[in-house]
Amino acid sequence: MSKELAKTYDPKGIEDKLYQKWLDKKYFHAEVDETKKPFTIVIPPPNITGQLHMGHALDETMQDILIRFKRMQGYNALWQPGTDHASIATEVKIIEKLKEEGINKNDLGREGFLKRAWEWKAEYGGRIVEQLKKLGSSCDWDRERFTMDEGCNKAVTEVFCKMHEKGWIYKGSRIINWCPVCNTSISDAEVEYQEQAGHFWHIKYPLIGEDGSVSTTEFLEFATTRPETMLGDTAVAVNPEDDRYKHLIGRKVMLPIINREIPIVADSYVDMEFGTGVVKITPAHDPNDFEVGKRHNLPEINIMNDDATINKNGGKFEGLDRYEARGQIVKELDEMGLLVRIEDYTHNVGTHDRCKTTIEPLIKKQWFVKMDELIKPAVEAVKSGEIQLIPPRMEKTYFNWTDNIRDWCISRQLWWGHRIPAYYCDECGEVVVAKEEPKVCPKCGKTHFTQDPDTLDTWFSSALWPFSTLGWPEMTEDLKYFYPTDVLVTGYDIIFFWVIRMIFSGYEQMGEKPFKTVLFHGLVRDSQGRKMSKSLGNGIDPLEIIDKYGADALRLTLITGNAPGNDMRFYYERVEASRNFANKVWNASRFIMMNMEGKSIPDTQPDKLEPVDKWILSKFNTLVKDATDNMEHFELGIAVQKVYDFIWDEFCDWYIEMVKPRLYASDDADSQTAALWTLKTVLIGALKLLHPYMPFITEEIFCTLQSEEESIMISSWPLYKEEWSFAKEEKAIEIIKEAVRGIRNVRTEMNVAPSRKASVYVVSANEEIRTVFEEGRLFFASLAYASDVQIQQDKTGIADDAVSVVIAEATLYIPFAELVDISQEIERLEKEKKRLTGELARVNGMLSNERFLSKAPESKIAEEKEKLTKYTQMMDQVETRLKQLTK
RNA sequence: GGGAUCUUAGCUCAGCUGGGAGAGCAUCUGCCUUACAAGCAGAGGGUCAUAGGUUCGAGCCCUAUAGGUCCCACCA
Repeated sequence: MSKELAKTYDPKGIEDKLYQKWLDKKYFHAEVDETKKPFTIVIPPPNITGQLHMGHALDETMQDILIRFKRMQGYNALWQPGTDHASIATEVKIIEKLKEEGINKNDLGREGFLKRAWEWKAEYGGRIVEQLKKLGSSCDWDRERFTMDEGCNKAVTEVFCKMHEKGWIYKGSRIINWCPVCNTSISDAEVEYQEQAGHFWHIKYPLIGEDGSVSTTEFLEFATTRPETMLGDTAVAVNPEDDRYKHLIGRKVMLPIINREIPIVADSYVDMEFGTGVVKITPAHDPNDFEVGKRHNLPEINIMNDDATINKNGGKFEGLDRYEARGQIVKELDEMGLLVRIEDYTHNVGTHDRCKTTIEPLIKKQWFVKMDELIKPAVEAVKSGEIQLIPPRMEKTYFNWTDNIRDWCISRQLWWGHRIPAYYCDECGEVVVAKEEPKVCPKCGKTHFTQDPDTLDTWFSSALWPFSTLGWPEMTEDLKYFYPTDVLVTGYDIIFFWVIRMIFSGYEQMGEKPFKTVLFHGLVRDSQGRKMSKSLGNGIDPLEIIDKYGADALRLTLITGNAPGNDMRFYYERVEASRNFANKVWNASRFIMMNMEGKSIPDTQPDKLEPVDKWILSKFNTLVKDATDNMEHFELGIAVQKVYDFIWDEFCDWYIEMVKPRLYASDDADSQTAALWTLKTVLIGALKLLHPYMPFITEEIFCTLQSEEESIMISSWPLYKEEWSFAKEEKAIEIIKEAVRGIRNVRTEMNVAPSRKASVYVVSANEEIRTVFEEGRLFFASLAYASDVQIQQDKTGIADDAVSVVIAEATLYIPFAELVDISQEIERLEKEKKRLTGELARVNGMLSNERFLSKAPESKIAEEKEKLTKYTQMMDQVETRLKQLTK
């Protein structure tokens, strides 16, 4: 049965071998099965341009843990995988690559470009998937999807047409965020504000007198951070309540350089407290000014081309870059004596989150999704708890966004993406939104159409991901069975981009939430707490970690000591600790297998279990309950910590040590059988609990222990067993552990090597305890390094449930209590007395509190009463002992 | 400007609905004890940011203050 196993666990080779086995056996595959309950997770689709990074590793690990856990619990677990076309990110990368080849995007033309893009996808789209597999991800790869595959395309078109018909998708001329480098509009969510040092230019425009002449003495002064936009000014605004300017409302100023007369309008948007209380209005280049312009019917003069150079409306500045124009305009104003002063000023500037270019607000015709109605069920769902966010504080972030939501600009001037299904009649310009190109124009009857050149925001398709991957718009069996999905695991950084949009899309298209729970995780940072980034070069490649320490170690590292939604730092030391744990598990298993060699282990529980066997079974039983409970509540870090502690501390450091004498030195066959059965049973149980976290090593050991053909990943999750609850034995073994600790301390005090054998006398007045020690003589001897163990009744007896242990070194026989210096013992007792005094006060306080007595559960009150008696007894003992010693 | 969050051992962090302060790493001591030195047995180390409050009882709840991180908005 057992093979020659290496002394240290080496994951190399093993992981790939096991993953291939799981694939071959189709363990990851899920089919509709009405006899089982479904449990579904859809993967946050990684970008096809992407390389696996720590963020993915954390995200995938959490999902895999949940899926494996539920699969073992008997659910029909589906983890739906796929990748995202990531329109702008991918397009940028392809353009970069083309540039290296000296090719311009426009030279290729749309068709040619898209051909290259699909080639790119074919080349790199699979890379990230292969990397996910390295982690052990148990995705159903047979169902792998892509946001631009046929089904997803259909879903996108369907939604667009449906929502357009409903009036919730519209084309409008509005001010949008324009990226002059990427040459596309972007949504509000893609704008990233960065603090930048800049200037405040104080400028004045001359007033125009009643007679139409330009005043040389009267001016309106204001400040601006963007003087070049003056080319597009169509008004100057003041607050209607502002006494300083009230009388000027309705009059005009002369826009210098351009020499355009523009009105002074009154608008409450102007803050009287700020600056001079005067604002220049450029409706075409500022979102607020745009609103003001609408209210006052001001003309919108666009002064910029798409690449942020000045257009013909800028007169002589035409062709200049926006910043060049700024310099020249300031210079000219200065020469005209209209520049009052320049002030240093730091302000937040909107930049494109991808390329960090400063956004240019422009008026453009774009497609929008109307949000006011759409968002309502999404708000309601989280408010009512229909969808649960973990941690709950994410709700605040969520509502902060939904409360201030604006219409979603969904058109992008890109080629890589879902093309907008809108067609324009070449003849009359009529717009037809349809799933397919119309044959005849409904307005003029002509037959030639041109499709809208724009594509959709990449998040438009991701928003449909939970149902488009299951077959929507067809009402497939998969969809009926697996939807709504159970958990969405993702980083808090895409709550606006993705989570909210999936929620409202789910309600709108499916009439049902897309998932029940959203489990957020944080960012994985470097050891100094910095974000891992390419520019800093501080990224840690998960694949390297896997190569060096194994996927199991990486997974364990990412899960332990981390609470939902919190960022974590990545330390190599922690991976090493995880690797060491894997080794511990490996060696414990090796020990068990070595001892099982050639012995037959019964399948069912032997009749005769020693107290220590019952103790570990009982401990394991509690662990099953606690860990399962934690996992049900998504407290993965806490759950795995408990499993870790159990295996290392209780199972390895205590149970295995306690069991050794029975295996090595006892001739009691029944006892040996019981020990081996317990070792195997608890080991397998613990491996199962550990499997979701460390799938490879647990499988390897499980298969070595059982048979190659079986798999831990489809075995059943351990259940709490009433018959494995042994309160008495638990207590008894705790006493032995206490005694052993005492002996070890004494030896340390005496500076005697623990490996030196000695005689040990256990003295107790308690019959039950003496029995425990008597039965456990062998393992007690082992732990205490005793050559001889004698159990005796205590004649004086300091306590009924206490034990005094007497050990002997060489010829020296010393009673346990007196090994320690008497003054130290007194000090200890006094400390104990103080503690008990406090405890008694606490318990008495509780038991005399009427509110506690009336509100607390019966069990709690009983427990406290029990404590009261116990503490009172202990107090008596301590006082008696103190009296004895101080005599 | 609005909001969230954090401040717990030397470091990094857990601590679930309030009921005797925890882990990993680091440090110190003693052990190559026949599963494991990637190990074993021990030890030291915390006024749980500060100040109040609620409570019989606060790391946990409330208020204020200080410092850090993040998100949203963006007053030209």
